[in-house]
Amino acid sequence: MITAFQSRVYTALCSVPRGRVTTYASLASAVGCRSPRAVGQALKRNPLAPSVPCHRVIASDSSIGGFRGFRSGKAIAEKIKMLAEEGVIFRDGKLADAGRLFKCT
DNA sequence: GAGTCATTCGTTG
DNA sequence: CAACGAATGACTC
Repeated sequence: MITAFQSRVYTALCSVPRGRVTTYASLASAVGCRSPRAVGQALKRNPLAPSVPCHRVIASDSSIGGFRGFRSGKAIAEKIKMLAEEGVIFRDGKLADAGRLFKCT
């Protein structure tokens, strides 16, 4: 079930170029809500998982955040690996280059 | 500097 | 209708 809100989140997320990452706060702001939780939930329930680069979304603290409902574990390792392939390097579970952050305002 | 508490939006049961 | 969820921000210790 895809709602209008989710559509906005996916669109904003698609607006992020490869090799860049965005934060839940930025996405939330882009869709017009102040609760990154709603964004996280939309991504968690993402019906377009492979179509939506949900792995390009990280926490505002430059931390890896979560992936597929898991805030830690193998899923996170895979997320970091995927981002590394795109040029986004994570260090100790955090973004090594903050310059890769992309604000989709 | 690190840890904890309260806040907020949307979805699902 | 009520509870939960990929978080954030601010305050306190």
